[in-house]
Amino acid sequence: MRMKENKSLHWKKLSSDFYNRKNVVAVAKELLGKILVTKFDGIITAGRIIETEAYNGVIDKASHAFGGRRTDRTEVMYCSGGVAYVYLCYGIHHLFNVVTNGKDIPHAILIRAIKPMVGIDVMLKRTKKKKLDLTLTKGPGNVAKALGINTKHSGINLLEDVIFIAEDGFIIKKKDYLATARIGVEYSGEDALLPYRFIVKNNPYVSGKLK
DNA sequence: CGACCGATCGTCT
DNA sequence: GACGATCGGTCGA
Repeated sequence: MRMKENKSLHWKKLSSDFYNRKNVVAVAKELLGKILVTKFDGIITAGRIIETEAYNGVIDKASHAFGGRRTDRTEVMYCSGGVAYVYLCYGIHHLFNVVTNGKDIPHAILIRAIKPMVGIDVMLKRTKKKKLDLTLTKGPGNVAKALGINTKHSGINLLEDVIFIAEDGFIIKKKDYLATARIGVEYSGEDALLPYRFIVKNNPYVSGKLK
């Protein structure tokens, strides 16, 4: 009798070395194609990362840590890489970021879209949606909602088993993604133009207009 | 299809 | 007291 395949057996959690690298832009590119996973009370939901944005710390006007700003909210950005930074946007949406680089260097990467892989039924329940469509995990607010992530998870260690990122051998090649300006950061002057958003080409989960 | 707008509240000034 | 690293609905062309 054939065992049902468990694809998650092939997943390998990313290590602290991945997160602690100095170039947040490079890490943002490499997160494309990786798998973002949450496991709450044994319930797994996961999806492949399709869109990211790099926030380059104290010199980036679009970053919450611009100018070395330290507040209760942004404190976790100053942790050593490999923790979650989650904050509330517009009073409604919880946005999930990956903190990178070393301690006291507040780099972060916003996960803006994933392609659902595991636990779609649970994601539908969390988002109160009736059927799977592109809006389930398109856009950063939707990603966090579908995966059950909220501001209480800010500061959680991504090397543990509650929220983590894994690789499964799937590779996004250089020709398969594009860099663009970031979304919703017009207030940050010339830094709004930096090509720090990375999207997988021709992937319908990339945020923006629906087709 | 695009432009606009309301929701909703923690955070910072 | 003002304002978001957003979303989804509505309205008009």
